This record gives sequence, C-alpha cells and structure tokens, in this order.
Amino acid sequence: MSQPTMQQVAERAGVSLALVSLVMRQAPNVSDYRRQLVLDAAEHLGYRPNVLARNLASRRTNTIGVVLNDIHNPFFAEIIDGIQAASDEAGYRVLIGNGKRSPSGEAEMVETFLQFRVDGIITAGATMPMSTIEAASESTKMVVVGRSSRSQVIDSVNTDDVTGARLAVDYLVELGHRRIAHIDGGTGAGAEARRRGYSQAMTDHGLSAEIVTAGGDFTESGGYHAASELLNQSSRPTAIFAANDLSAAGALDRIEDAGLAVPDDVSIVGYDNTALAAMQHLSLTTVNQPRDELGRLAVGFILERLRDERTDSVHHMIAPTLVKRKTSSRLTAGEST
Amino acid sequence: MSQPTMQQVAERAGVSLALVSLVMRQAPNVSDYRRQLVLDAAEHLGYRPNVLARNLASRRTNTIGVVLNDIHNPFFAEIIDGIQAASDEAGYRVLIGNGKRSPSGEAEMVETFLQFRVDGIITAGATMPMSTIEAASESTKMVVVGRSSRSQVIDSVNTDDVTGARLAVDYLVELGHRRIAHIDGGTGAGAEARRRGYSQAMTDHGLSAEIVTAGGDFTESGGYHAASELLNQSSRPTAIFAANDLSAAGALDRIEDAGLAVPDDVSIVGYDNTALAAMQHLSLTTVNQPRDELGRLAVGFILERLRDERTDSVHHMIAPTLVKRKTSSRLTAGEST
DNA sequence: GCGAAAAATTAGAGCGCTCTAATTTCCGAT
DNA sequence: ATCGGAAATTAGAGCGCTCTAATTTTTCGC
Repeated sequence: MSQPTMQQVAERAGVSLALVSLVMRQAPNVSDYRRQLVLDAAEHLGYRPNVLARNLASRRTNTIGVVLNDIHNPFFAEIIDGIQAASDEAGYRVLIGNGKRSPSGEAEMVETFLQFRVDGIITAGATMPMSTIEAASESTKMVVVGRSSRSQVIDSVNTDDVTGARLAVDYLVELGHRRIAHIDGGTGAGAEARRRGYSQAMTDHGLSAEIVTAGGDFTESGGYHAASELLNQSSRPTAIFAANDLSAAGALDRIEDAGLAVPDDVSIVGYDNTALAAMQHLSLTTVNQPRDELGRLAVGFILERLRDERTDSVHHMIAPTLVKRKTSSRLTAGEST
Repeated sequence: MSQPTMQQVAERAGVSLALVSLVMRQAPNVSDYRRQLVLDAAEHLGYRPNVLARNLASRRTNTIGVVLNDIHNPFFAEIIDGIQAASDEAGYRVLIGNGKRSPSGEAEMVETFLQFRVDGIITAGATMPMSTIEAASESTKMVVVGRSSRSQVIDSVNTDDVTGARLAVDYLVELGHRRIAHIDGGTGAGAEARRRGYSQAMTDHGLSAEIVTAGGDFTESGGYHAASELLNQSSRPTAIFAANDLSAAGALDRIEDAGLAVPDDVSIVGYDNTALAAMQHLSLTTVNQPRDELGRLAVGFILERLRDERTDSVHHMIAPTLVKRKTSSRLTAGEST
C-alpha cells in the first residue's frame, strides 16, 4: 500500500525534487522538455500527490467542508448542488459531513474539518450554539446557511423566514382560512423565525386567538405527530402551515390517515420548496428558498475572505416567494364548522 | 489564523514534545501528573491536533470516505446511517463525497479521498468502471455497496437484485397482471441485474411477449418520462415495475397527470424501500433493501481488512423482500382492456 | 562573442506530528 | 544505602511535500 513519492518521481525523471513539485503545482517557468519528463515518470510510477503532506507544507487544503444538519433532509442536500458548482469553478473540492440532526453531531463534524484544516466550512441548518461556530471561525472561514445570524464575525446567507412565514399565512387568510395552525421546527434552524412570522401575521390579521402551534422537528415523523395533536383538538384547524416540507409531508400523511382530504378538508403549506414538494403526487404549496443560490453565495463569501477581500461580516438575506400548488384551497362552507 | 502546535503546548507544560504526543494519543505510561499538565496547557492554548501532520507521520487517517452516486437519492443517504453508526463504534470518522450521478464525478471523489489518504472508501451505487475502483484498491481499502461485483480484489455488499426484481414481477403476476412494463435504471448500479430479473421472471411466467422496458435513470424525472413513453403505447401496461423508488415516484406523477388512477388503472412497484416509499401519502409497494445493514457490513469489511484479518475478497449478498403497500392491486376487469 | 538580464533548476529548511531507541526516574528488594 | 528492572520521559529521525533563496542555464542586444 505504499505509494510512490515525489522523490521517486524525481529520480526516475532525472531531475530534482523541487522541479517535480513545480510541475505538480502547474507552475510556470518549467521547460516543456523537463515537464514532460516529470509527467512521464509520474505516470509510469502511478504517482498521486499526498494531499496531507502538501497541505501541511503549504498550509492550504483547497477544500471546503460542508456540515449538513441532516443529510436526509432534501433541503440541505439541494444546497450542496450550489456549493459544489461554485466550488468547482473556484477549484476547491468539497467534503460533506452529516450532523445527524444533533448539535453535538454537528460540532463533531466541525471539529473533524478543523483538524483537517479545511480552508472554509459551510454549515447548513446548524443547530449547534453560535459560540461553537464563532470559536471555529478563529481557525477557518465559517459561513452559516439557513439560519439567521447577527454575529459580528460570521457571515450568513439565508432567506427571510419571518417574511416567508407571513407569505404562507397571508395566502391562507386570503383563501378564507382563520383556524390556521403551525407545526414548528422546534429547535431547528429557522424554526424560531418562522414561528415568529406566523404569530405576527396571525396577529396582524386579527387572528391572535387562533394561534395554535404544535411541536415538530423538521422531520416527517415530527410532522406526523404534530398533526395528530392538531387533529385531536376540539376545533381542528382548516389549514396548517408547517415549518418545512418534510413535516408538511408528515402532516399530510396523518391527515389522510384520519380520513380527511387535502386540501378539501385541510389546506397545507410547507416551507423550502424541495424536490419533495415539487413532486406532482404531493404537489405541496410551499415557500420557496433558492437552494442553489444559497449554496453559491455561501461559497462566494468564503472565497472573498480567503482572498482577503473582506474582513467584516456579511449577512445576506434573500426574499422568499410563495409557490402555490395543490395542497391549498379556498375554505369551503363545510370546513368551517 | 495560525494554530498552536504541540511544541507550544510542550513548552507551556514544561515537558517534551514527545510527551505531549503521547498524551494526545492517549498512550499509557504517562504519569497522571504530567498528563494533567499537558492537558491544561493544551486547553489553555486552544490546541487542536493537526490531522494532516498526524496522518502524514502515522500513515493512518482514521477516516472512511463514502462516495455517493447521488446525494439526492434517499437510498444512498440512508446507507450513510449504517455507515456512520458502525464507524462511530470503531472510532473512525466518515467524510462524504457526492458523485453527482456521473462516473467522472465519482472518480474525482475517489481521487480526492485517495489524496487525503483515507483508510477506506465505500462507494454507494457506483457507476464508474470497476477498473477505477480496482485501481484505487491498490492504495486503500475499497468496498462497493449496491452494485454486484465478482471482482477478485474488491469486497462488495448488495442485495440480490435479480431476485428482487423477480419478487416484484411474481407479485404482480399473482395479482393477475400480464402487461407488466419495466422502467429501468439505465446505466445505474444494479439496473442491469434488475432488468435481467424482470425479463427472466416474465419469461418464466410465459410472458416474454409482454416484456417492455422503458429507459430510466434512477431519477424522478427519468421515471416520469419513461412512464410517458409507456402510456403512449398502443396497449398500455396495467402494471409498472420501476428500478427504484425515485423513478417509481416519477412514474406515479406521470400516470396521475394522465388522469389515470394508481393502483386502480395501473399498479406500480418500486425498489429500495426508501423513506420516500414509506411515506403514507405515496405508500409505494417496493422491494426492500436493508440500507442500514448494507452500510454496517461495508464498514465491517473495511475494518477486517485494516486489521489484516482477511485478504481475499468477499461478496455479501442479502436477500431482498417485498413490501406491499398501496400502489399495487389486483387486476380488475376494466383494466385489462 | 561578451555580459547582463531572464528563465530554469535546485538546495535545503521547514510544516506539525509519530515513533523507535535511548535515557532518566522511580521503587521495592536486598 | 544499593541495585535491577519497570515506568516515565525524551531525543531525534523521519513522513512527503512547499517555498524562498541561491545557483545554473539560456537568451539576446550590441
């Protein structure tokens, strides 16, 4: 399992170690003749640069680490696309870590990436304490995606969740709904803001008495159980605004289990506009977050910092939009009873 | 951004570099007194081991890399759980790479992991040439998951796809279906075997004349388009066996778009039994692959090799099972016309 | 054909850690 | 006190690469 080293390549090519290094780093000022000698020797030996040694010596890894709160949540997986596209363009490789939906799981992945000395870390939907993230920022460039932040040191990219939640509520009210319940995201990233947007919007519409929140956790089963709770109430809601698509899907399941129809008996609005929501079979009305753009911007912020183009923190907030699909409809007479 | 080193910790603790190294590696034979001195100094300085240097010197990374064919496919994401659980137990960290559904994307991730000198690589649903994988196995321990292999050097873990496909066809035939079409997985991992199992089963049931395969690619949109193709045929199938859940979901969408009902007009069976299929709203009849077990076994194989407990290759094949849900039903008189 | 500047190549000192071998310290037994 | 072996600690040589400074070779104007 021992691999050929630069030294061996150098010997075979009859040049110095340093020249091989220059060739491997695509440096200019290497004659075509020698370059070819080196490349041939490397090829022949099956030489593969040892990134560990290279990074140790150069103090750069050309790698961006991405810590996903939950690899099973399509929202996070979709952010990866934008991250990868932007990283590819910039010549950075991306490594992914799964936080297993727990703050400690996320923190461990951050620690792993720090030990690998990655050039930057993007956390998507992080639930770990901001202090953990700020501490990490002393060692590498950190960007938080999908979680609001007013940190003086950490950059962030996210959509305006308060507005997003309002969008959902406004729309449901417009459809005639009044008993609009919310399945929240618990301690998940963005959950608090969405909860707040929901409450504010309800209050603005004079529906503060109708505010009902069931505890979810951004998972399908969480949504399922929260919906159970809502259905067991004396006056069940005619509409549910779920904090993300996954829990909206869970709620949908529960409602259908109860023999009720969506949207005829209950309207549902999700959040994120993941591929899941777009499936025509589900066709979930939801609040769109531009995942690809979120990912691209996050990479951009890291690159800016790596190039020392900026040192003060930036908080980029994107306006969400509502995507109307088939899980929402005008309140009918029968429903309101 | 410069980090404290062992040297600095040693100076602050008033001990040698070597002693700090011993403490960091949890070596025995270090007095409690000195150990505490070192730990305090490390704590105070915010010392964090440099994995690059450690790995370079020790020639081990304690890391397993996982290359997913497609991070958006829940089947692969679910395999991660088993991999992570088993790795955690063994004290290995796991890093994930996304192959972006392309052989070259996968190969690049393998190369990245090799350059990082990970101790082992698990490829899930790999579509890259076996030769690429075998080449990589000269540098690290490789395991292939979800793709059959009879390689003399690479270990593999997968379910018996031929049998799985038969299970699906047998069941549909049992329900009275004869015009059973297949949406395949194109060049995806396992696609060939499932296609073969489908054909064999159809033939065994005397239905070789009914064999119809539409080209898919393991994605939702692929399933959607393949279903279009099938619906446009003169005699449309009464049942569709899709090569995975994602394409089954796509087919479902297309069928509903056409104003047909599932399962009343067309029965659908998927493959993988991902969380997607289990969603009650979809409730997809499908062939179960034990994702968690696949992941755990894969890690186990790597560990065995790392411990030099085995050098000859192992091909572990798990028997799939059928999970009957709501997208399949007995053929009714109306359908067969 | 000569000297100076430009281009190409190389020597060598790290990067931060591990690990073997050597050294020092500690202890109980004599 | 003294000795031997076990326990604890340390010196120092790498691991495979980068990068600055120095050296050698080439190029070109006159």
